[in-house]
Amino acid sequence: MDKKAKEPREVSVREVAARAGVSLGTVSNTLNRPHMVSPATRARVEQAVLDLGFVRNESARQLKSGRSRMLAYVMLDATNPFFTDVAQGIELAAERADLALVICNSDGRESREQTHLELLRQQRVHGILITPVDPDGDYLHEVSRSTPLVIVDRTSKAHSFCSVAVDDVLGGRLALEHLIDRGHSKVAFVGGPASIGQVADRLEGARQAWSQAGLPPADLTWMTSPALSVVAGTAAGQRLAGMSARRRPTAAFCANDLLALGLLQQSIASGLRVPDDLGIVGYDDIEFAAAAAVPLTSVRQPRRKLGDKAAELVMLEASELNHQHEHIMFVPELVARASTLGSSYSYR
Amino acid sequence: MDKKAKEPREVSVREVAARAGVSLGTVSNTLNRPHMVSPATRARVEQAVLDLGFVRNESARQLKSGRSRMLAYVMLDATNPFFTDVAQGIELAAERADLALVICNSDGRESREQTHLELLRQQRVHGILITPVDPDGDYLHEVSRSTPLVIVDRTSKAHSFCSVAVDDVLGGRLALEHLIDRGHSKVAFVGGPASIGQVADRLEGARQAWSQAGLPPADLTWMTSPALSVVAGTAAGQRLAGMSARRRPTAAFCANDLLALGLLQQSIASGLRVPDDLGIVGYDDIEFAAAAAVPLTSVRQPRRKLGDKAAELVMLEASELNHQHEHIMFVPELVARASTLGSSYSYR
DNA sequence: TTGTAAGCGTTATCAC
DNA sequence: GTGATAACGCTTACAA
Repeated sequence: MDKKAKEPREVSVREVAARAGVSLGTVSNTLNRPHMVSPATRARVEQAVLDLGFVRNESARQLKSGRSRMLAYVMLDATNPFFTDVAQGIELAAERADLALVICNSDGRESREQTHLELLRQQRVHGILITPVDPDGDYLHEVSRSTPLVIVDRTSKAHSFCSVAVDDVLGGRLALEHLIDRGHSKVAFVGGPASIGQVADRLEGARQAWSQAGLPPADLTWMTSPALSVVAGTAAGQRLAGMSARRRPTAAFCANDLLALGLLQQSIASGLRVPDDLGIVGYDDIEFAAAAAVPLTSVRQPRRKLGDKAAELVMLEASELNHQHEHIMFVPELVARASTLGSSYSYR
Repeated sequence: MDKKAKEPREVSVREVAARAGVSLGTVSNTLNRPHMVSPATRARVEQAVLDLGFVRNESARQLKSGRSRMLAYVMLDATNPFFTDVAQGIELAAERADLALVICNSDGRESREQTHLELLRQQRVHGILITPVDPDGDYLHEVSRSTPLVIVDRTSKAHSFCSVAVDDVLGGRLALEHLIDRGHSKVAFVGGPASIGQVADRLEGARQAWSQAGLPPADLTWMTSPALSVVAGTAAGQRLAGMSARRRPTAAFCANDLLALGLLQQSIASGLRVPDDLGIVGYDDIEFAAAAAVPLTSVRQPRRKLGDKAAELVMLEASELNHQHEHIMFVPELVARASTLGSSYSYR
């Protein structure tokens, strides 16, 4: 019944040639330059291909040609909608260029990231896009020596590759300026770990806005979280709800929307009113932000554009002989919703 | 400054051998069986590798070994949290087996799916996991002849591969039984397109529960949607809100949570109270379901387990000589929240 | 312990 | 228009 299982050996061009009664070269020509083969021969070869279930061996092709037609995106967190949106932007660009995109997930772990990078360069992929755990790790440079590589959603101090990012410091400023506008004078920044560049930059921006408004540094507290996830946000919410009303900040700026959604959920569950008892600003403006219990004010980034531009750059680098690295910086935008404005503005 | 760009040619074992003053075989041994090489020679080779920036050519290795150590998951929709959770389950299993996982996104389009599958089989990947657009397409069988392939989140009528799924008919029943319990006698099923198996099965289950309760078939209406996305849900919400109160169903069962979240958001925006004017049940119980404007009642599926089991099966198939295809069916579970229970139950 | 040589499947370069 | 032959870079017997 089951014809598959372990075939003794895979079908090769050699066998196709034998079956069709032609030589190797003719089979190859039929496959790659069909116009150079007489219709009759071509038909015989094509029939043989079908009969034998021949599948081209990409390894062998690559071995000859040197490079694969594969683009790779190494994601920081596949479950974060922000990154899947970026990936979508990349996909569209890759499709236009007739390259296949494969996605790898580092899941925030440097070891997994390295494993993936190593495999990808060994595969001689056309190019690598990556949102790295650490954009200044030596490893990235090493990889970029052999494979075009573009950093996505980060910039690197060491400029040995292109990068595409959104100005996170500005984003942090926008968030805090908004909160200050709304009259908050005691705010918590929620996010961590500090090693994540996005977190550090957004905090930096927040602090800039804070000091520019002449507010006392001590009133902008930093509540660290172990990760940028919903559960981490929930935990932060518990800590916040546990504070006495006088000690508790009147607003929280979360380093991303997952945190903010968790925080929001937990705050409401703990009986806090949002935004009356606690204003909340998120970051990324993922699709779910607007559908939250209280629609979330958030800092929006041009996600698709980020991916699209990154893909464009990596393909450029792959094709140019003397490539100049570029560093693109997009500008974020604040989207104000009920979680800071109040219920009258609930739905845009 | 920029030492990279187009190197004349990539470094090969041959050059490493020359540099280290040894032969090809010794380099290969150093790389693959270091214990068979004297420490001194090994050191020289390793130094040469570093000096020259040698990167193994995976294509050549695969050409010899026949198969790559790569597992692939072809996703139906990379932006749907359900599938990214499944992917996470797969990743854990792949990591345990020391296989790299790459993810491809078909984005619901059969053409993209085929392109990816074709490339993957040409790459001779270790195995393919796929949530297909159409589990009964001829193409899948074709691929499964040459590469171990497991269907994820679907079963196929044609049993030429393993599959891992959750009983969607049962899930549909659970949802409707719950709504019937809550006293609803006029319900809309929201979902589409009908070609998606998940949609058809969940509707089927809903209808079973409906007729078993002795309710008139006409009171379970089917509101089709062009996709299983938040925006499609929003559109459905508009249609629903546009109905007169007497014509409008008192509850909606959505084919997935994205639809349900969109529907929920739009319903509230249109002034409907949930669940008083409209009860809502979603499907998948994604992380965001509980954090929604009104926490969402949903049918939960064992997502991680789904991925984990699928990966296990595909690796089994790859290693067994005479493989018996298995069809695993997991059981879903209803999680009742405020969107059907009312505000007193708001947070679990 | 190290070196030599054959071969994996494909493509390109030639003669025919 | 077609057929032999030599690479591509690596692994693995087997010989030294």
